[in-house]
Amino acid sequence: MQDVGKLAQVSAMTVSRVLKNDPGVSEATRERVFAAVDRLGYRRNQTARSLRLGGSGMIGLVVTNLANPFYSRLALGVQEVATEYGFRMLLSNSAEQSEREPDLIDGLVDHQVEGLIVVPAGSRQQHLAGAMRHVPVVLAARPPAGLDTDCVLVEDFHGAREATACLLSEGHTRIAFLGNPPALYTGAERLRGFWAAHEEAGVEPDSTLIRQGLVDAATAERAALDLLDRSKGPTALFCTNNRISQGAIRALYRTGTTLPLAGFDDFDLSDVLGLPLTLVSYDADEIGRQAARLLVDRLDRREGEPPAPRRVTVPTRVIRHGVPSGGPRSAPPSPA
Amino acid sequence: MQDVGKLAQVSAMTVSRVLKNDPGVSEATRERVFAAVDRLGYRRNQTARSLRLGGSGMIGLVVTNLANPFYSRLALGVQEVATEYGFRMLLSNSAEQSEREPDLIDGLVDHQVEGLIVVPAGSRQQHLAGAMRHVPVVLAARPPAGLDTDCVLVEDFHGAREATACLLSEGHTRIAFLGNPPALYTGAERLRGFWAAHEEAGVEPDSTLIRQGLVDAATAERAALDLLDRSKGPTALFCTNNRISQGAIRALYRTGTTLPLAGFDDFDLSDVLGLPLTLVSYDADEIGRQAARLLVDRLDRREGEPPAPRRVTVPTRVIRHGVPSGGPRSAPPSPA
DNA sequence: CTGTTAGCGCCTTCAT
DNA sequence: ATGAAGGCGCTAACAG
Repeated sequence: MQDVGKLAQVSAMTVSRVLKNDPGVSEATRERVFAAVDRLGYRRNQTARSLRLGGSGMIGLVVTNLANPFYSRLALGVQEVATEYGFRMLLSNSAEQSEREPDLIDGLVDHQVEGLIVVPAGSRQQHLAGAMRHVPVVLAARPPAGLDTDCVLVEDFHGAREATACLLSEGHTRIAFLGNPPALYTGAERLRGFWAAHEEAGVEPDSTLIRQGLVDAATAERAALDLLDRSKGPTALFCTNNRISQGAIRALYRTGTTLPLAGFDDFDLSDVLGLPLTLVSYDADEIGRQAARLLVDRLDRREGEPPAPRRVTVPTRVIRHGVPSGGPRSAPPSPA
Repeated sequence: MQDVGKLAQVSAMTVSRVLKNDPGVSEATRERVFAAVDRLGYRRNQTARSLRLGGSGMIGLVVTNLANPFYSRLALGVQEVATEYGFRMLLSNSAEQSEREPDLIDGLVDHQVEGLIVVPAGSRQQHLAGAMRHVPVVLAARPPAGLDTDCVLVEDFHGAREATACLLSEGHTRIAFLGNPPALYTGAERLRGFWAAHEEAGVEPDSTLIRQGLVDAATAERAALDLLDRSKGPTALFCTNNRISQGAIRALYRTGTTLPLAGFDDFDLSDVLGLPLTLVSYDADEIGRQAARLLVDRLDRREGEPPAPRRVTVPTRVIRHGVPSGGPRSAPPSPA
């Protein structure tokens, strides 16, 4: 800034003022300064500003798996709103390893993020309480456990119940449940919805058809293959997330079986699989946007009484795909 | 730090030393300091450190579309290596709007990132030259245009040629080309590979079957529908990326047609579509990892002669999926 | 082994 | 309309 000032024949202070759009600078000076800035390719040091102004202009986001479109959409939603309010996003991926999460969060706090949005990887959230001593924290996709803070959730229970009810209303009574670990909120909640739909339909779920603790498409595929192999197998499947659905679909494909499948999360090409699918869809971007809004709102009110913990819910809707309406596909054409 | 020092009955300087693992501190003092740190929940201010030490410990990543699994994988690869070398990742999404890119990059430079990895959104790269005055820049997925810097590419030409050759070797002579804008490097390069395969096979490509400028699945779907509707249509399709392949697949599905399809990028569930697919697959994480390595290497050599621009290529391999080997699928079971 | 001094780049405050 | 002084939190360099 000194250098720029020298070139423009003013003090560093005046350069600072120009760059801040401070009104009290003469037009002539202003122009000389901008010219000097351009010529030197000068850029203001945001680190020094942060130190002086006491705010880094960054918020931190911790997701469990960025490779899952769900979380990358969520990240985009966060960024959209963050940008709108002049924040940048520092992103960390916990790779679903809850033991890494505390370090990631500490690191973000060290970098002076002004707030955090976290998709907690595990059920222990004590480290989050530590972070909250420094900055506001908003949880996404999973609720706080023993923590007083905001969160954004999807209608896990409601969505699971509704999708399950679709299968039940078609007469299915042997629906397999393929779920993620019940220690995860979504896992427990979606099972609860599955169960509630059964109760409402007066159908007793067959507990031998319930598989929990599936962590990815591969484990889901194995579980589904096992179920399909049984003498008294399911007539339909319910999957608690996109990866599990994909694993189950792979199992169906490998065994040449067509079974109605209901599941949480829509995914690419779900409409062209030619399978009877009932998917609980929702706007993952919106989870991120809402979380960012809650966070920004808390930041706005840093002085003054912090608002009571809020819980925002993003709605779900059920999408149904059928088998192809037309006749069977034509065979691959002979190239001749 | 003063506060911690007071509680531990030492000066701020000693606290600094303890937190830095400076060897010259007595064990007793060390313990008192840690105790005080814990009690106060103290965290070192990384912003102030950055200012003092002259390095933010952050690198910036700019991608064009985080919602595309290709880029989220790339981001994970970058983060993996960045973390390994003690850097955090500041992420920006240009949403494929090249006019926004300069601002994003300036912002990252302002935040004192020590280096940048960029997937350039457009063909104009002048703003990158500006950024290079401040920090090293590595390009990913697209090469530099009039810029002296490192980049990481996939074997665009080779992959496209190989996949196209597969179709040609099966006797196809009327292969449609569904491509992204030719102004994009990948678009041009993959068309070149498509064309080269034809020349090598002694087949003249039908230029009426070539569609370029497709930007997403929807435009690709329309283009494919149009081609399929022609009296003398293609007997196979070549698509230059995952979104275009998905659009084309949707068109095939809607029209009840089964055509062999070759394309760049593998995608989820490609193996269970029951379509004859020939996909050029590669490790998107690896692009990110390599880019990060090139960047870190440049950072290591900040003093001294900067290395000549390097170009790293990530290999591709062709994956083939067939139609189901078994008989036709069983019909959906009656729930009764 | 520990403390003091000074300054990283910027901006708030006060002076001119 | 512009400049000078001081300090944000930290640490390298230099005492002691």
